[in-house]
Amino acid sequence: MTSPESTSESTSTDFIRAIVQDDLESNKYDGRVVTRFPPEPNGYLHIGHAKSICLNFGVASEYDGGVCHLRFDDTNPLREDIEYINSIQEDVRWLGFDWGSHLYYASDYFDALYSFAEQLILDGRAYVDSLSADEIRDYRGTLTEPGRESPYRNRSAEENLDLFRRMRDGEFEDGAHVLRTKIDMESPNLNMRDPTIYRIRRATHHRTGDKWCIYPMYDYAHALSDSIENITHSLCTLEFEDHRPLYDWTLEALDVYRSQQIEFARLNLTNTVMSKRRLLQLVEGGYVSGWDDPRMPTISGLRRRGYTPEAIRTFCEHVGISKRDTVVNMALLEHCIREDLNLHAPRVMAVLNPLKVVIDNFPEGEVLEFDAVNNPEDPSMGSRKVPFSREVYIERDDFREDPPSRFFRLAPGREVRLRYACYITCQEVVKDPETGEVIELHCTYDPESVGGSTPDGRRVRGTLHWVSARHALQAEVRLYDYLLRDADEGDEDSRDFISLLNPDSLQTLIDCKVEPGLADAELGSRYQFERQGYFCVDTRDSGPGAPVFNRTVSLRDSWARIEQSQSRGGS
RNA sequence: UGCCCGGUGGUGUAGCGGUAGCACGUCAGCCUUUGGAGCUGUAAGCCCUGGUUCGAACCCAGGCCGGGCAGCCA
Repeated sequence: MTSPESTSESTSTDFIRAIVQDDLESNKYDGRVVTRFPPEPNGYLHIGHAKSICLNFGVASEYDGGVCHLRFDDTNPLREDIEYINSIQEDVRWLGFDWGSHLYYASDYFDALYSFAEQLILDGRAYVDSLSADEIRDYRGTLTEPGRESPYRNRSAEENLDLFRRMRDGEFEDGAHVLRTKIDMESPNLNMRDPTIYRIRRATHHRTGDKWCIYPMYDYAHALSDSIENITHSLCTLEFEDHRPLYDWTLEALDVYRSQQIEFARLNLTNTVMSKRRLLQLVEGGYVSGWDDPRMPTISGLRRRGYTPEAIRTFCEHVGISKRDTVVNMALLEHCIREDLNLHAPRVMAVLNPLKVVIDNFPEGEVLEFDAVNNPEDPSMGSRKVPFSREVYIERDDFREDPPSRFFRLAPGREVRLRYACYITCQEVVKDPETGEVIELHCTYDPESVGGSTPDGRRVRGTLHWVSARHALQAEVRLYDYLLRDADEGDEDSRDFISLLNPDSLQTLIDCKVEPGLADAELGSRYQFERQGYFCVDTRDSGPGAPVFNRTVSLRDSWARIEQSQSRGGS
């Protein structure tokens, strides 16, 4: 009864977990489960990485003694930087995962990798090729034609060893030679046509400095790094499927511990872009404010947007693991954060587009304080006092001079409730004489309704949020929408995906009125603005007593849907 | 025109030869001092064609469709 299977029938068993379980039962790895998350430190992590992180750390955590390594795949010094090493660690930790002491770098294995390469040479399974990059490509053949063997393919082990050592010692220029495995130039799998495993690259490595001028390639370094770390299950994305034979070949050729590579589909999301190239394009083109712009699907962007680690983890669970390549609806991500914040975010009233309401029969100068529940989902969160006075702000959208059918909010002559406060009735609409714009409403309140209900028990259809004008705190609020207007990028494989960007992905409101209590809201803290959505205090741009709010996600808006279907349907 | 991988409601995911389930989304109703949340219900699916079998989403064959692969990137 303590087995995980019997306690939780919802434990999802995707095909990878099934393999791990089988391997455990057959004792393939002596009962060990060791996974790894192996990012190249050349960019910021995004929600797609989160899927891999949740998988790798998740699988490991499901077994006693299971561990997941964090390994930086830093074999290409040209593209990598310490900045990314730091941000990646921060993001993985923030997501709630812990690699303990298992932090590794492929560059830690450069010496070992080099020795293995010499061994391959001695065994006649690797050779130094002196063809140019263009020539190698030419000799490789095509998808449908076999490749040809390099004229250098049959150099003696002695000559290869000598050349390789001189490569290491810096005797040759970049590109003069490479080390290739000797496999099969006619293989239908291009990865097996004598892949390059070492290239000369004079670049200062962020960790090894100038110690090396030759660097191992991914396929070679990755397989051996997994082996060195005794990884049992090396989980990676589908595009590496064709590389698995090389992965296996490498470990077999060197007769070392065999890790097992298993591939799964990477995550795609609607209405956004995920590739590093495109994200970089957005940052460099100034289409967003940076890698942590709240519109970005990066972990740092989502964090700044107000997403919680829990919501992201839940999302990854919902998405599941399989081998089909798919596009997950953004609505699922939004559902996950709403679900989390609904339970945990304190409620607060904030008017985004203020319209002043004067309550004519309310005594000038008098202030009432009403109790407002902090979270109806969680009574333990208590309540707070909210000041009320003769002039309040309500949302412009909450008033219609000509209310359409099923519009339950304020309109001339209509009575609604101000949440937690009282019933008011609209008596007069003041307009700008020139523009005709409604600039102020005059209402009366029913003193009997103070507290939000009346002794006669009469009901009102609408309940509006509000903020007392003289107590209101001025705030800036940023409303975010999808990066891409359409669900996907369609056939726009060119750089011209910029034309598909949603021009309204950011809307900044500078004249918002929020409850005074928000003056000392903590950076990053999350709230529900009642009837509107979830917002968090921007960690970058907020000042003391001057919070800037980011909208994480709106509340589901059934009125908006009604209105939409009304306009679609004609009336 | 080579090799590899995949195809279950709109979306994602279970099902491993025995009545196709779950989640998101949709729509409707109930409830409501958030048009939120919650509750109830609805519609919607096994790529196709054969075969094996008492019985096929599952096994076999052939097709169709989608994706990946020709870095000295990862």
